[in-house]
Amino acid sequence: MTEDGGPASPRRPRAVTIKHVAAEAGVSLQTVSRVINDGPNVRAEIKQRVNDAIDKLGYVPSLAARRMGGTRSYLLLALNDRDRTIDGWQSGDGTDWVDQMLLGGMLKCAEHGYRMIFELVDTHDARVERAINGALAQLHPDGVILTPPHGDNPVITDLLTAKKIPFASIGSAGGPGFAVGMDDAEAAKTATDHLLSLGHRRIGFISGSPEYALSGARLEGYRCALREAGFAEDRTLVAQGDFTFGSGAAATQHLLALADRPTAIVASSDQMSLAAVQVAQSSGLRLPDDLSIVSFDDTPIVKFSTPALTAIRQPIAAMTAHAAEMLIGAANGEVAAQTSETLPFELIVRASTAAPR
Amino acid sequence: MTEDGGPASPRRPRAVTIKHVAAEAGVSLQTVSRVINDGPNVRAEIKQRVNDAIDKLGYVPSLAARRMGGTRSYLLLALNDRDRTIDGWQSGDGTDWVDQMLLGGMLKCAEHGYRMIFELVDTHDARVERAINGALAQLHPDGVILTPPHGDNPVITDLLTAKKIPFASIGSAGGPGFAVGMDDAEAAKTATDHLLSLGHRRIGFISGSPEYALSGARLEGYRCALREAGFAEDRTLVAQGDFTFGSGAAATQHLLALADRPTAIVASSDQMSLAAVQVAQSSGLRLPDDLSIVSFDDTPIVKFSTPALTAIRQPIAAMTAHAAEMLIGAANGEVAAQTSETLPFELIVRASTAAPR
DNA sequence: ATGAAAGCGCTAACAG
DNA sequence: CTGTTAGCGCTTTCAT
Repeated sequence: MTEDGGPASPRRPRAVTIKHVAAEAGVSLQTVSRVINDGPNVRAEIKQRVNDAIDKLGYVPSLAARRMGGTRSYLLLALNDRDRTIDGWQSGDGTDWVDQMLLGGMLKCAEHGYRMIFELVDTHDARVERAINGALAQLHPDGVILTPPHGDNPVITDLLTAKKIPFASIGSAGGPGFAVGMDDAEAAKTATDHLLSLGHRRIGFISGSPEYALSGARLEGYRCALREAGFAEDRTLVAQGDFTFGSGAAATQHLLALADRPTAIVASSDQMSLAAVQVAQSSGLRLPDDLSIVSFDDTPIVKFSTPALTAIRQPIAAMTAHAAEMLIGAANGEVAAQTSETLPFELIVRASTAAPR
Repeated sequence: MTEDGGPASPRRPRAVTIKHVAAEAGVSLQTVSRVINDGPNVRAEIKQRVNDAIDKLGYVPSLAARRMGGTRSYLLLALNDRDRTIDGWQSGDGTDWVDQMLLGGMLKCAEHGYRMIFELVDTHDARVERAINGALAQLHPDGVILTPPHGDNPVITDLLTAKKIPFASIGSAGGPGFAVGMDDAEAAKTATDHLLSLGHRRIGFISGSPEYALSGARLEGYRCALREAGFAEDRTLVAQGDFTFGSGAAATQHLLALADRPTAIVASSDQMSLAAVQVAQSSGLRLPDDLSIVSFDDTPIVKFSTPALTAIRQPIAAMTAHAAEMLIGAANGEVAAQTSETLPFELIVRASTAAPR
């Protein structure tokens, strides 16, 4: 028999490998591998014996070795916008995008023995391609999850397509790859309808960064609601923002300075809504009596704002879980029944909306 | 020349490997490996040639292959408390612990070509050992980062010690492994001193879960401040909590029901402080005039609370970055100069503290 | 239905 | 200083 200890003992205790399991169960390596991978052609009895050995030894296959031997890595790579994410973390803006992604993505991956790994890349950087290629070469993920605005960036989607790496875009309307999103237009329409039903007639809209496809969809939904309610379009009621607090403040100032100022505002992000609250209050307006606000995203902070904000809740965890599931399915050779999925949003009514005075 | 395409072409384009680089630079595999690993005994000229080839081909070594061949995985595993983390995510409680960890840990890892991977384990589960062993077998991390309360759990620290895997505990006082924390006692003392200097004489304290070593340290700091100010200890002013909102509400009710109720409270977490605010306000107290509150953690929500909370800010990102650096250093064979590091906290004064009426 | 052999991309130990 | 050899733990052929 081969002894374990060589002349110089290894630094760390030798880990349990497939060999040990095979020896314990009295079968070949290959049979153990088949059992692990739920492969065909294994008698139930043998399968049982192998599983017992696995349990007894506490064996867990090494991801690195599986990746080396086989064609899959059991890794999913999630790509987030670098600047926005880091800024959010450093400023403590209370955004929980990343947390919700982890909640949905990590847990779903874990169910399937997968891992989700997280990378920050800068969409604007000329070296996006290099950055992504590097991560791909380093990890060889079986699939990639793209978060806004990466899913709308053709440099990225083309790269992934060329490399034949399955990818899913979250919060994206369609485009190449799987798309998992919510109906942003319908959500904006719902938000606007909520205000209309309260009796508002002058409703302002603060749009998001045009770099995000969903910004256009939300604007469209807002317009649609007004149109259906029989109002002529008033372009002065639409102010351009870019999701940030600062842009929201500027946009709100613009809207409130209008001769016939709006009695309500739909803002495309929580940060912009919070800015709207602050600007309105420091202009002496009382919320929601003088101004109603509907927000987008429903991150934790909006519950603690005064007044707490009515908001459209984006199902980020569910979207990410869905994306992970599709990608893992693709890695298993399953062909997705559809190339896009739209998950339901929710309008959470809180204290920032009321009938106009 | 060896042709690339076999009879059945591979599903994905062949990746650039060390072989290609070696061929391009006209050297052996080993020389390339030496350059990558910054090894000794490579002439500058050759090094240059290899680096040029690497750049030209966009070569990035595969982590899986490096782990297989060598003794390191370039992976750090961060272990967080499962229930607490998931509850926080699902309830949207606005805690950004995980985000701050990622900020500090991921970015530091990236600087060194490392990856930080994230795992949730349940400290209370009898199968903690199995869960951790599984993750270790799957990933073979070069080091493990323990967050509270895992760093205080001997089952976990013993396991890691036995396996000779370097680990660092964050927010932990000492114990085995590296410890990276802040001076919780001093922080609580600072918080209490702040209230004393405003003129408060009856100061309540809401402690954290006793499962966390830092809970005791904070309580001790509070006591120390009062002692040094010449006040006799009044045990009725200390209420037990467990960091959660609910426990904070109960503790506050208890404190406010006292015959000689405190004019100020130090609470050991943001959630408990928020609960204190709510309970106090619904009891008709005005903040900060009737009751001052100092919080612990300074997560994003406390800025949006009304009033915004004065709080001790915990340098989670810095602590995690430090932990990552120590572990990566250990993987490189460096012997740490010290086994623990204490990072500075900060008292952020906001609107929840004022002189008593 | 099972086993044996080859090789993934890299590093470690040893030669030169 | 540089190259050669062996092998990490698994999956993939291919044979039986």
